Amino acid sequence: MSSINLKRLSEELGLSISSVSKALRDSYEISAETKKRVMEMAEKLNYQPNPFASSLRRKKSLTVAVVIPEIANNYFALAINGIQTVAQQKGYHVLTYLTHENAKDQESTIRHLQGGRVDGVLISLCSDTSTGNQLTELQNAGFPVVFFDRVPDAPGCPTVTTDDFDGGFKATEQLIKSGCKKIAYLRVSGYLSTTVNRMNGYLAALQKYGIPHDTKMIVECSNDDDSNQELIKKVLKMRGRPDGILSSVEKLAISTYYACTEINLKIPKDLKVISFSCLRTASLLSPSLSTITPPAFEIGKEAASLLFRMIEKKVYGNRIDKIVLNSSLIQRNSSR
Amino acid sequence: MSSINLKRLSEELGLSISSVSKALRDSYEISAETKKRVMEMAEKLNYQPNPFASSLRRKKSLTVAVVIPEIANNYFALAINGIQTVAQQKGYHVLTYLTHENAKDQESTIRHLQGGRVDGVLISLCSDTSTGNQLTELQNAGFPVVFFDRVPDAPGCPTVTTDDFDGGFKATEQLIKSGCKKIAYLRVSGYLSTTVNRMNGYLAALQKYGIPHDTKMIVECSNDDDSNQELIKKVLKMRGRPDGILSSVEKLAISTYYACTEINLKIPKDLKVISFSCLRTASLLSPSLSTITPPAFEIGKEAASLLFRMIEKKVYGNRIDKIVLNSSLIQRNSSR
DNA sequence: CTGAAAGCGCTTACAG
DNA sequence: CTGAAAGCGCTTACAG
Repeated sequence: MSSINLKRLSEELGLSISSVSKALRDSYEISAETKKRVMEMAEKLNYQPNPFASSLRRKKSLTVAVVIPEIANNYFALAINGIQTVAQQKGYHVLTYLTHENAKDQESTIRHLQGGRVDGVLISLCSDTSTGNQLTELQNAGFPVVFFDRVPDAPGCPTVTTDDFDGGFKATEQLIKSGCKKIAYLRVSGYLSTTVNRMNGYLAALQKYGIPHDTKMIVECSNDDDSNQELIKKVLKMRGRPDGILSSVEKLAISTYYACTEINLKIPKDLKVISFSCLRTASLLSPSLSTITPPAFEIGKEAASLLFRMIEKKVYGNRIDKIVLNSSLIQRNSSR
Repeated sequence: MSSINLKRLSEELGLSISSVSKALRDSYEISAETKKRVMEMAEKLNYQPNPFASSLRRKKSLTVAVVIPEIANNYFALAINGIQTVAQQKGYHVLTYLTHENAKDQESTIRHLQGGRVDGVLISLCSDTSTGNQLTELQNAGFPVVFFDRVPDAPGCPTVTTDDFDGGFKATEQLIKSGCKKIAYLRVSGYLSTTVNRMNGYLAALQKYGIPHDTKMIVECSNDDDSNQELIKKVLKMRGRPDGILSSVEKLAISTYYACTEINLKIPKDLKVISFSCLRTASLLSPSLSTITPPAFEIGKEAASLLFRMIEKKVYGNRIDKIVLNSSLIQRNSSR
């Protein structure tokens, strides 16, 4: 790399290393003229400070970590986009880690991050995260952690989420108003508050409209697309099959579409579908897919902004922020 | 974070710092018994080495950078997935930078990376990158850089790409065989070899089938979805409008779908469409979209593997790898 | 097999 | 306003 360091720069300028360092950091201790000379020489030699030396000395890395279950998913891609936008503008670097919905991977990632590589962590938990994980340790040590989307159900955690209960409620209500009597809820495993809230919204809507709760209508899916598709097919073929499906995540809606093609059920005639989803092509699908769409980009931005406030200690005292953004329900043909 | 350092660990063990350090690195100089004691204590105290001290001393960061134009795009999301998979397995960290298709952003990102923050760079260039950019400096300094997907047209660059000429050729041929006489090519700005090769494949197919080349059929698009959609509408409304469209990137195909909806053209009856794309929902669209699909995940994996070979100096001499993977042409209803 | 010492490239309290 | 010196937490050539 550019092997220009402060030593070399100071020799070139006939100044001490300390003066050069201070000049570059625009210290009040240095004269304007010297600063100018130093800046010009640094520019000329294309001086790039060694980030490790600086981080070691100052005990800050100007880096944050983003830990997410997967990336080939429009929600997370958009959220990262929002995070990066804020981070780059703040001069921070972003390390990304994928847990592949695997609690073991998530654990080892978090352990690694304890080494001080980053100044803060943005995390969306994998769905089967057990409560009381080692993140609590981190947080107790005063380390800035912000949860987004998939968050734990604990009062002490700063979170950025959407109105999941509301989304589940309104989506279910929409299906009921379109005539559905038996609505299957496709859920993911685990008990993160996101998962629980969406399902509670669903249950509340059923109750409001006097539809009896049927446990067969709650379908617990896995991480494997193929087996999910088989599972959904099975559900759609059983006696007393659902006439409506609320999918808690995008990929299960896609599996539902494929399942319907295979067993020749027509959406929305035979089955109405609505899904939590950030799919860009929702309105181009056949039929167009009704969605509850979280503002993923904004969630990323909010989460990053909150994290930086915490890192910069602009969040005083024991204040815990719980930011909730609104998602929008967009009715399209799949649920008419 | 965990403020356990070597000093603390060595005090706890009654050993010198150097011995503890060597034990942790499994040095041959240390007895098996001591290693065991050290490991156990490190585990017990949850010792995490300071990555900055280590990187400063060893002059390697165990980190690579991925620089891409955008992330909310299934191709890049899948490629990152492949990169992460290889990197995590190698124990490397991945810094992500988005250039937002902006040459200025790209330039400043690259300059930052010269500070030695990373051991290597994986980059997919923004479309209007001018040739002869400062990456050449980096490479000349022996710094490992691998280009993927959007690569420069220079012999000295290690690249991982797909058979773009072939893809453009076959896609065009497919449209011709489906009866198209006037085929519009939706291109992006700039002259990266990816862009040029795809278009050359298109031109070669026209020539083979004796279709005269019409410059009005080459439509140069921008980065703005809305203005692209307007542009495509205009092209589809002109006298002697195209009866087939080959889109060089996914988002232009989506804009084409929207444009057709607005001006009431039916795909494939009035217009046949085929696109380079990694869209998961291609087969669920209305109509299902014919695609030339690059193996994005594998491209990411290959690119990362190549980079690690270069970092670990397993690529000897002046060897420059140019890896080309095959994309698959999948005909669906939009081009029948 | 173990340890003392130098040094990676910065930053910063302190002296002048 | 400038500079000498200590130190961040590691690693490693060297001595014993």
